Amino acid sequence: MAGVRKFDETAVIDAALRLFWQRGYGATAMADLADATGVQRGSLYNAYGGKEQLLLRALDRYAELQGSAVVVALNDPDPRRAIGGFLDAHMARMANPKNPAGCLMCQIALECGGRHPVPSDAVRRSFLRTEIALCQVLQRGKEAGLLPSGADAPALARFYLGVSRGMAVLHRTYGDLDPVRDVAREALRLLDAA
Amino acid sequence: MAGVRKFDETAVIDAALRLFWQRGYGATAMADLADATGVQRGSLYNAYGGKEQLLLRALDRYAELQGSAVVVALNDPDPRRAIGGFLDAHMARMANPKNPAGCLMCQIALECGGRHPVPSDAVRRSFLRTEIALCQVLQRGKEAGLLPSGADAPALARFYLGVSRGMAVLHRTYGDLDPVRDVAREALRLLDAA
DNA sequence: GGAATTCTTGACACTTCTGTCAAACATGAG
DNA sequence: CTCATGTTTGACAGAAGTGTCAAGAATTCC
Repeated sequence: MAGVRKFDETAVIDAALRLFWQRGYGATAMADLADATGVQRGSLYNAYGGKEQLLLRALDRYAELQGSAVVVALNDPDPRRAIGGFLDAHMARMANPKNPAGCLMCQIALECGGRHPVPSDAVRRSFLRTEIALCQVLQRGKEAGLLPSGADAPALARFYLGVSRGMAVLHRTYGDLDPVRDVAREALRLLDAA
Repeated sequence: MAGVRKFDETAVIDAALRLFWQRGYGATAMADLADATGVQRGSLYNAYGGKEQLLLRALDRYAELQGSAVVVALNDPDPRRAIGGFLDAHMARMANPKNPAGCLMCQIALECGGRHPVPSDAVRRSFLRTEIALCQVLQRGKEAGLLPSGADAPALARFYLGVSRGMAVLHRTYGDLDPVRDVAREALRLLDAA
């Protein structure tokens, strides 16, 4: 094992994450990544294979970074607090001025939808994982009597998934968190009723 | 006024609309448009000036086509039916197999956010128009006693705007209308409560 | 019919991007 | 120390994209 990698692999993935998030997949060139990290283009190809693989790594990293806050929130046994925390986690990400606006997963979902099956599938799986986690929280809440017995847990899970994605679109469009907060607050009221 | 334009301008804009919607702005080349319409690239530059102007025309056309159904729905004096119709109009668009998945406005909002101010502004204005129309409907409903007096019309308007954008993201990601329907149904329940 | 005006066509120049590769280099193992 | 292995570097080839332009074609107006 000689000829040892000189650059910080995490730094490269984080730079890729940031650039893809900011500009999207197509508009991010390997040269941009090389500029941002100081690593030569050839080294990136050697280490990762290509742009698409780099995107996949970035998506994984994103899921890892954002997912942890979401998992913590969804561990709350009270579904209202859990979902509230879920939405808050997304808002906290958007409130952080160091992050690009919106959400990387949505960015890639729309841009790559259809045309790049591999990253599209990765995003779809990520959405599905979130949907399932939300559904479990709601189902648990229902069984604990914290939600009306008529509540449709799978549909509500999709609802909150959709709401969180809508929040990201609004944030990217308006560049402002106020509308996003309104959406979250109203969405949460759905659990108060009844 | 001699040397008359040979091609059908509406057909060109519609092709642009379709291509930008399907592939996004960056991934659609002028050559693709030329191929799709049979009009030479040079003629397109001569007639429209460039790719960005073509995108603006496509956005206008999209707003015109989709907007009419939305306006009809929002004319209903009953806010619940109006909002239901608003969400249905979006679902009808997504259910049409001739249309690409998702929503052109969202596509452009995410892709061009920050990097292309002109189309970004156009999308923002479109979102704002929708927000205002929704707000008026809700306000009217409130005044007519069809909604609880405590209802926050501006926040609800943003909520339904966000929900509709989230639906588009889900549709593009899952390629399926079922989750979208769930989101709409749950979102609408917010007006039933109280 | 002639002239002026506008559109069309194909080619051109330029830029940007991807992916590859050979040669130079560095490092750990033996 | 030397070799084997993997990395870095810079250059290269090729593809694709944008925007421009001069020459040719067509059409309306007079």
